[in-house]
Amino acid sequence: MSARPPVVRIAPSPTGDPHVGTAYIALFNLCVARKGGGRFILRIEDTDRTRYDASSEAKIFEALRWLGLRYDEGPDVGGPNGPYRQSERTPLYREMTETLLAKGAAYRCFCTEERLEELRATQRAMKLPPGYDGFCRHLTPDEVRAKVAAGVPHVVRMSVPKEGSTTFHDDLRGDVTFENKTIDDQVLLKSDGFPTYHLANVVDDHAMGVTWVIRAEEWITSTPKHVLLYRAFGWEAPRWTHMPLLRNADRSKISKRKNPTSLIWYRDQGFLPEGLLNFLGLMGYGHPEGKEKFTFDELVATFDIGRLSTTGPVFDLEKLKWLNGEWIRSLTDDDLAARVVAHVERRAQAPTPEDAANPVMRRVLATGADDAFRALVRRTTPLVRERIRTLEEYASIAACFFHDTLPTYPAEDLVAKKRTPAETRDALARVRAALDAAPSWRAAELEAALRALAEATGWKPGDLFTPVRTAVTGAKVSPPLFETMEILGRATTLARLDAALPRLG
RNA sequence: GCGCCCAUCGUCCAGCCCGGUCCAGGACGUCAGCCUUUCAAGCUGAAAACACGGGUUCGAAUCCCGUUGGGCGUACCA
Repeated sequence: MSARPPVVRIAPSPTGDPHVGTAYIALFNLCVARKGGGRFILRIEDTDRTRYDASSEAKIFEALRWLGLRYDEGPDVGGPNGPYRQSERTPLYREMTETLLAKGAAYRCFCTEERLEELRATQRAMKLPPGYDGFCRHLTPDEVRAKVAAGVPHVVRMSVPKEGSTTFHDDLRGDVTFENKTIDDQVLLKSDGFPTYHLANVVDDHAMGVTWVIRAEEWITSTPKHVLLYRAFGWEAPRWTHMPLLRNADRSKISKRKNPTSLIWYRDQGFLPEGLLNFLGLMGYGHPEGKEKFTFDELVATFDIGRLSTTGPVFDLEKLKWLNGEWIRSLTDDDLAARVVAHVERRAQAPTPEDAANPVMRRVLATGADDAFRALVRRTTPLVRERIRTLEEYASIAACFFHDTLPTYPAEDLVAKKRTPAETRDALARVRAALDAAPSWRAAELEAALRALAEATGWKPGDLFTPVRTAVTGAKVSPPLFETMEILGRATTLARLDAALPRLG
C-alpha cells in the first residue's frame, strides 16, 4: 500500500432516516482518514429518483454532526471535488459513458422491461442463474444507430468478458475471485439518464481521488464489476475493505422492522453521541487492551485495520444501554444536567401523546426550560445519575420532583412491611411531627430525626422509610429519600405526608 | 438454484496470521452474595463457547479439506 494519505468516503443515499449502518461505516472511514492524515468525504448518492426523499439529506448531515463524525468535504461544507451530490454530476456520467461506449466496454441496450421480466421468468423456470442474456450486445452499429435515431428508450450496459475471472484483494478477507461468467452485464446508465450506483461510484471515487473504499460487506459481490470498470477506464483501483454487516438478533442484516436503525431515534431516546459511537466502535473491532469504554480519539490512536473482524456483529441494545450509562456516569453534574435540559427541550419541539403524561415534559411545555427548571434539573442530577442509562430515563426517575400533586398511587404501597395500615398511619403521623419539628431542612438532619424516631418506636429504619418514600415520591422506587425531601422542601414534603395519612384509614 | 462471505460463552470482543504457556480470557446479560433507606451504582462469585467430521502434527481453538449452519448478492436500489 502506498504511503500517501488515504482519501476515504461514505456515500449514503437520501432515503428515509439516517441509518445506524451509515454511522458505523463512517466511523471506521474516519478512523482511517485521521490515522493516516488523510481526508474523509461525504457524497450523497441520490441517483434513484424513485426513492429520493428530500428531507433525508439534511437529516444525514444532522445525524453525522450530532455524532461528531466530521467530514472534510461534502455537500454542506464544500470542498475541491464538488459537487457532492450525484444528481448534480450527471454530465460527467454521460461523458464517461461515452468513453466506455467508444472503448467497446459498454453497449446500448434497448430491451424493454417486459422482455427482461420474461427473460427472468424463463431463467427461473429453467433453474438458470438470472442475468441479462446479451441480446443487445450483438446489435450491429447500424441497428444501434437506427434505434437511437428513432428515439427508442435505452440503457447502457457494461460489456463483461465472459471468459476468465476477476480477482480483487480485500484487506480483511484476502483475494476474492469471481468467474466472469457469473458477472452480469450491469446497467450503468438508466433510461432516465441517471447512472446506477456502479458507474457513479467508480467515476466519482476516481474523480474525487478516493484511494481506499471502506464499505459494507453487501458490496462484495459487485466489487468485480467495479474492478472491471476501473480497468476499462484505465484507472488505478482503490484499496478495498469490506466491513461486516450489523445484524439483528436473528443474524439477518440489521433492519428497521427488527431493530431501531434510525440515528435520530437513538438521539431522541437519549443516547449520548459518545456512547453510540463507542458502541459502534465495539462492533467488529477489538481494542488491543481489551478496553470497552473509549473515546473516538482513543480509538484512532490504537486503530489498526487488521484488528477488524469479519463476522457480522449482532446489535445488542442492552449492551448499548449499559455503555451509555457508563458515559452518563462519567459526565460532570453540570454537563449531565445541561444535556438533560437540551434533550427535554428538543423533545418538547415535537411532543408525542405520551409526553403529556410526563411531568418533566409537561413542565417544559408549559413554562419552557426557564431558569427554575434548569436549576431543578441541576439539583436533581446528582441523585439520579447512577440510576439512568439514557437521558430519557431522567424523566421517569425524577418525576417526583416535577409533580405539583402526586398522581394517585396504590394505598397498599404505603403500608410498611409486616405492619397494619393503622400502625403505619400512626408511625407516619409521628414522622410528620418529627419532620415538622426539624430546625432546618437538610437531608442529614432529616435522616437523623427519622432514625431517632425509628429507634424510639422500635421500627427498623428501612421499614419506617418505606411508607415515607411512597408518601413523598408516590413510588416504591425513588432517588435517595432524604436528599429528595430536602430538594422538595418542607411544605411540599409535609403536604404529601398529609395527603397520604387519610389513605391509611 | 447459483456466486461470494462468515463460523470461540445467549450477545460483543481477545486468542488464530507466527500450532504447545487455553481443561480458552474480558465485557453485556443472567443467577447468587456483599453493601444498603427503595431502586440503581459499586464489589465478590457462579453458570455459560472453540459448529461437526476427516487430515497434517509428538501436540490444533489455532494449519488443510469436507460437511453443516448463517449471511449477503443475484434490479433501469443503493
